[in-house]
Amino acid sequence: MNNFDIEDFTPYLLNRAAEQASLRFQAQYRDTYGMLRTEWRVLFHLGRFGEMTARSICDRAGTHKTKVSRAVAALERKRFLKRIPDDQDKRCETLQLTRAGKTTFYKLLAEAQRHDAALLASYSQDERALLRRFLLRVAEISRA
Amino acid sequence: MNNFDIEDFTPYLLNRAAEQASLRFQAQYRDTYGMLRTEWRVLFHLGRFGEMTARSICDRAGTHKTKVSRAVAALERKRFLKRIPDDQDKRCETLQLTRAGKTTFYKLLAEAQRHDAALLASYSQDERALLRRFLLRVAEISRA
DNA sequence: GAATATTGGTTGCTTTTGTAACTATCAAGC
DNA sequence: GCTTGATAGTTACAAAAGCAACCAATATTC
Repeated sequence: MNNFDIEDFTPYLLNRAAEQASLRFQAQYRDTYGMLRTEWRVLFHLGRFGEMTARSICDRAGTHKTKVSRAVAALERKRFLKRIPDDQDKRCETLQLTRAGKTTFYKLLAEAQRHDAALLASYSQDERALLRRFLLRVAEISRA
Repeated sequence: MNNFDIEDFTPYLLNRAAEQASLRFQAQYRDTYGMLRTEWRVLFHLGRFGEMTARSICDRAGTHKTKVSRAVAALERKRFLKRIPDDQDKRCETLQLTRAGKTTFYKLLAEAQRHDAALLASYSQDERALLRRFLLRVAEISRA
């Protein structure tokens, strides 16, 4: 028997931290817009990177295509995005935020920044950089 | 428009990191024992802290009681734990790992340590301490 | 250029989670 | 000691996620 504790198990800590951090922000998109997490992510991607295809969102966000598909459908019902058919490749459709979608995106973006700032408030620039590098690496968001 | 990117949003990074970190370890308990994450957590708590009540696991693990209830039922079916009725308070039952439960716990514990070591391999003691403090704090596992 | 494989995306079904209501027991107030 | 309120735990139902099969369009291969 050694003294390895559940709180020494990084995946456990990551899970609990992720849960808490998301939970608190969730109220922003859920209570006001009835949005699910994947919907918020899709909205963010479209708001941040402009129009793109569902496939690209899957790749960028590391999300399964069924989740994205349903999120897109939900956002469409909410009139937050519209689908533009692609003449070159009729399988694809380019997704584009509507005015309402953009408005919502900007509002949530501001909240997100506030939330993020609060989470990192007590850490120095160096520490933040370390945390970010660690999370990116574990998440295998290589970007390098 | 500012340059706040999705990868600057800590809850997002936390989620993806947590997903990846858990995913890779999941094979250990899922493929071999058909266990779910909550089952593994309950097993860990009982293995680490000895017999305890479902309620205590809920508190310690920050898990909802229905999830724990189902995990306990599943572990019982697998003959990894047994329930000891409490004579003082007939509502409670003390949960206790069986021999098979303990064996499995020790095997998974070793895997968990290996997995954790791999995750943190390239970080110094100071860096690890920072990461841990950060995650504990965000997860609101105060312990202080 | 017909047959096959691949890709973008959706749908249906199953498993898992979340929520609320419920049972049974215990504790407090009166 | 009876009513009211809390507490441990389960169960039933609804929401969400995961997985596999599917459709339609495009690439590839021969």
